[in-house]
Amino acid sequence: MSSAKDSFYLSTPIYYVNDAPHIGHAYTTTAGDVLTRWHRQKGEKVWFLTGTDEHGTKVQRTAESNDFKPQDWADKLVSEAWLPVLKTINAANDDFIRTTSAKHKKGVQAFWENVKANGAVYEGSYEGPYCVGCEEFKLPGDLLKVNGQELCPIHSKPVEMLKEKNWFFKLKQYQQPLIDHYTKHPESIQPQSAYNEVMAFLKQGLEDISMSRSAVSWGIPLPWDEKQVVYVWFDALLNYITAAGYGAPEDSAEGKLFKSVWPIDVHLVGKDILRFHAVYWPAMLMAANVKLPKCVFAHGWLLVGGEKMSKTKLTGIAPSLIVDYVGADAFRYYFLSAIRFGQDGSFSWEDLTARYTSELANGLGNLASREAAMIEKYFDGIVPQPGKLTAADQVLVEGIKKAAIDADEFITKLDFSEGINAIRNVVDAANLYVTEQEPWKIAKDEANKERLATVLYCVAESLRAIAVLYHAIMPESTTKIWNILGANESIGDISKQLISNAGTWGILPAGSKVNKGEAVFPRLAEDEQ
RNA sequence: AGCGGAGUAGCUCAGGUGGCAGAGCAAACGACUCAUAAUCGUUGUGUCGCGGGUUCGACUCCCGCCUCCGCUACCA
Repeated sequence: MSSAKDSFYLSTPIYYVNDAPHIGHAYTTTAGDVLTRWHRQKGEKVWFLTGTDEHGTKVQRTAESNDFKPQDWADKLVSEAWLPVLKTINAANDDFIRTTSAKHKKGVQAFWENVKANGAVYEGSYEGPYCVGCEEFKLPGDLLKVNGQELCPIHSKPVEMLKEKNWFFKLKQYQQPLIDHYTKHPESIQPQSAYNEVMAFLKQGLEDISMSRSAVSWGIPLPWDEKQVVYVWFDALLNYITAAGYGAPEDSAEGKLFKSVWPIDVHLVGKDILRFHAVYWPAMLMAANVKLPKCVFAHGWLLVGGEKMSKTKLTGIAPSLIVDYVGADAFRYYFLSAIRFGQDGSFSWEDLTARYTSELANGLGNLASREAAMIEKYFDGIVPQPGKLTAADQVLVEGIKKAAIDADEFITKLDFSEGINAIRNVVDAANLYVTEQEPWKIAKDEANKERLATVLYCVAESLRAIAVLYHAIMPESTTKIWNILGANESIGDISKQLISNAGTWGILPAGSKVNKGEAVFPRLAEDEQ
């Protein structure tokens, strides 16, 4: 009888292992990482899941053409391509699910057995154009039409109509329940445009869909018909519950995990896979009597030169290319601040460089630098005891308080760019404050020591708040700022600092030992890119 | 074709319910010197996709058109 769900659960899609990781994948994972780190700093229990989708004909085929067994090929791709990406962008996921793992396979089989027992699966046959060369069914729309003949676009050979015995999922019967559910919970598909698309799709009517394949061998066999494997999507989507312990005994560790995290709070998806997550997935869950996800959030695409990234046009950029240039923190900062989450956005090296230089190096980095230099110069590196606050100081204090509230409001609803904007306002306000208060002038008269102390303390407190608020976005750089302030010794680990206290004035104690150290955001080399 | 989104300063983008066009960056000039040649201030620029209409007044509403993109299921 342990209590129900008590944590924040977020997933990224599981990435198709055969793809080459590009910044689009990293973008989704970064957003998930920032949001989950934020929730951890709100003091919540968090479960952040990502992973890889490893079944299907394509994987099998490329494995064979590289002289690998499918499993070995998948292992190689996971360890050489996908896990390294997480390191590259500094993602702190709690688990990494692979659809070839024993846990997942077992969960998938249990799930479908359950759905079948509930009467939502039946035997039928699927008929469609089939290419012998590809060994797979084609979509009517993909075929080339030449002289009245329909050709496979890859092999340019005629396709034949083929009938295959399949097991079908009764998708159709969930049409109305889904419409009802989304009508009652409009917040569960975001942004609004995504919600509209899904509703339009649902209202046009659903048909039952085959959930197994007989021509594919690299997959999870149906428990009741070993000759068929589960259709990849109906295998892959289940990762969200198999990873969390679906099907395990209630009193086991896994069972308890499932109870504490499900239903999931946010499925982050690219808008290209929205339908699978907002239609098929909840229908499957309904069929298995599992609660539905609270929210599916579809973000936009990254455009390069105005076009969607693609491998054929060589616009698919490896995350490491950018991280090697500006670092993981700036990567995270850039993509979440420069692009409105939920909309398409353009990436360019010029924009990246410009924002890094102006907002991070000149803005935040230099603020930390000038403050540290002055505390070292005027107070021997010890954060001084402030005196009475003036009106100008109060403006800063209030600004920070408001920024903390605003940032939390925006980031909690996945509006990262506005959230970051709120925090950046504090950086700008602090830089302005320093320039206006002119502590270097105050320092010329020993009689004004207390005012000097107050000004420098105010800036130190601003930096403390900025570091706490930016920590989810830039974990490494904010830790550096934390160390510059000597805050680790005086108030403890930065990741333990609560968002709810970020805007509270006076947390950094006088007496903290400041050490300037190296630049937090060094200037970029000019010859690159 | 139907539905949905987008077309606003050099660049990236904001602009519920109509009222003198905005921000950031870039550029120019000035101030300052604690700082990563940094920071702060000042300054300009726009036929707000095109053509009509409603209105005292439209970027904002209506009609038509052009361009780009997405969705319109068993592709991952």
